[in-house]
Amino acid sequence: MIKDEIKNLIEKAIKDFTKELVSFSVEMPSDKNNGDYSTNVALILSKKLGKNPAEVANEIKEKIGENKLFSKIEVAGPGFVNFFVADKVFIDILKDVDKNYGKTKSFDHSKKIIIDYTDPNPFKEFHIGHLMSNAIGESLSRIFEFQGAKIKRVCYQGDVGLHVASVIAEKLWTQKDDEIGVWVDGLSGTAIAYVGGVKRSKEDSEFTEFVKKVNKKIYDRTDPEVNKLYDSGKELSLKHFDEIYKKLGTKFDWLIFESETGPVGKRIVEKGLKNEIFERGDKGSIIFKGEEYGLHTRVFINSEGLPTYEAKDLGLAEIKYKKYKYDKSVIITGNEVNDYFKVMLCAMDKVLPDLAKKTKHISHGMLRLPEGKMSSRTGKVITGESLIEQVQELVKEKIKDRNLSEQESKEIIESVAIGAIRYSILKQSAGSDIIYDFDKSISFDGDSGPYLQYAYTRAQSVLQKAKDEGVKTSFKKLPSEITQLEKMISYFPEAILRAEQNYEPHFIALYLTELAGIFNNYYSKNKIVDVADELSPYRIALTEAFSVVMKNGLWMLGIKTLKKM
RNA sequence: GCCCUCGUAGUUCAAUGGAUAGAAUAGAACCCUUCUAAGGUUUAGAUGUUGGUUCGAUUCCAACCGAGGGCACCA
Repeated sequence: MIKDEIKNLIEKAIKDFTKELVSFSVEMPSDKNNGDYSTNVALILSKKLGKNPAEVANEIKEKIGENKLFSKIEVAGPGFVNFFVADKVFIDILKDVDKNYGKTKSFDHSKKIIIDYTDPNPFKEFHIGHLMSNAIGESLSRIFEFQGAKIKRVCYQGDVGLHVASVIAEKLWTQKDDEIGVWVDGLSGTAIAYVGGVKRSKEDSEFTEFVKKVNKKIYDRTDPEVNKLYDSGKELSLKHFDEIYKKLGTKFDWLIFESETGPVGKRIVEKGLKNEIFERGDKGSIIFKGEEYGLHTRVFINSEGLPTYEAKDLGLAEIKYKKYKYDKSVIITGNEVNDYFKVMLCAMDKVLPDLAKKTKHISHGMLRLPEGKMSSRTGKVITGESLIEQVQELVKEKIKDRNLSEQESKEIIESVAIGAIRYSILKQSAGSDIIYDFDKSISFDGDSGPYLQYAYTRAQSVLQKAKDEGVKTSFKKLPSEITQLEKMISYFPEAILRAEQNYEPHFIALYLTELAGIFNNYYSKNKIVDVADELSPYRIALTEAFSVVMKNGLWMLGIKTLKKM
């Protein structure tokens, strides 16, 4: 990367000024009049030396001297050193663009990473919040994968616990004789029972007691009717989830269930109790006193002797490590569990210290509707599938007059719809909430997934034309001056690195949107394929490089590219 | 009450302590006899309030105002 080279040059240059380590930045100024790269090193250094910043900047400029990397170096503003990179440098990068372009060589990423995301619960709906988790998790997986890490994808699902118990209890409570033990409405039956069960627990304490009993039966599997409802309901859910994953293009290596993590977690907590990491709470529960670490107390084993979510998460860490000796474990969840996670990780640090150090919790905001919070407990949800379907309908409407084969249409509808949804999630930083506005998320103008896909498709169309007309790529004849497009292509590795280091796919989305805009501008100003123009081979090469970058970038966002749209 | 997040154009989002705070949408005006107009060009508009640290603050600190989330047997 050019940035690293500049950083090295500066570090060498300032050795004569100070022996101390100076932390300075090299950045890309938004205003290109301030160079391609700029450093604030003189501003930082001048304070230590007690000198005028501009003077220091000039001395650094002299020290760096002539270098074929730059066309010029300038001192500007309060003491910035601005680097104008020579055109040749960008063209050399362009020449080297291949399918691995963007991979950071220095990065130690032959790492083993296990990443846990999506995590829908059987018996409940797959709602748009899961879509959000999936978009972020899948993208992070691919970013790491692209850098060379060995990734295992895990989907952790709550197949036991009170939420499941209330579904089964509600069904048992309300079912008619002719439907004993069967889910008459399929998957929606379980989701309806969930809503009903939650409502009933609030109103009827007798029912709440019944839910607890059912919960215990689910764990110990002593009741055949409960078992039957449970097994068939879980199977329905999993089959349904599988169809969604297929649409989304996610393939999990392992599905892990709370029914597996529960017993393991319970054992870990009981051992921790002996070692006085955990203690007894009210009514025989086992708790972790977070207050000693500035956190709050949480129950790990409840008074029924059953493991809670907390204990299960400890078990999950151990099970994952048994399956895969990971260097890093990434867990994606909603941010409403942030405080909970701090306590759980604190407890993990005491009972499973090695694993706790390898665990990274990434949380995303909520997907909220303009009119209020979405909750599966009240039934006010938009399911993942219904959203996908609605967006697909809009794409269908848009392409209905085009001359496309059935296969082409199907591919376009699916890819564009998923791309639009994924992009609307990944275009902003993961931590904050997304106000989900239907009309805007399905608009395909401007800052959107289809905008990126369209730019790629245009490039493909150009490349096809070049092929048809027999114009080949070449760097023999170069333009007198390069454009923003060449420069933007050279920034791709930096965008990936930033996304990866911050666990933030939106840096890639941001980059690609800017890149697509620059390409669209280039496209409108230049005729790329022109047999009569001696610059045409270069323009085609540039278009090809753009294509590769856009394709790889979109892949990292989990968005498919199309030849036609 | 305590803890955590967050307040940026009308709206939805950007901005690794840096230079004139960027986009997109909605508005106004243009551009299809050049490779897909799902496109391009031009134009107007914003850092909640009050202090502090700094050569420099949207960014760090404090207080206040406002929004969301969490705080013992749900996940």
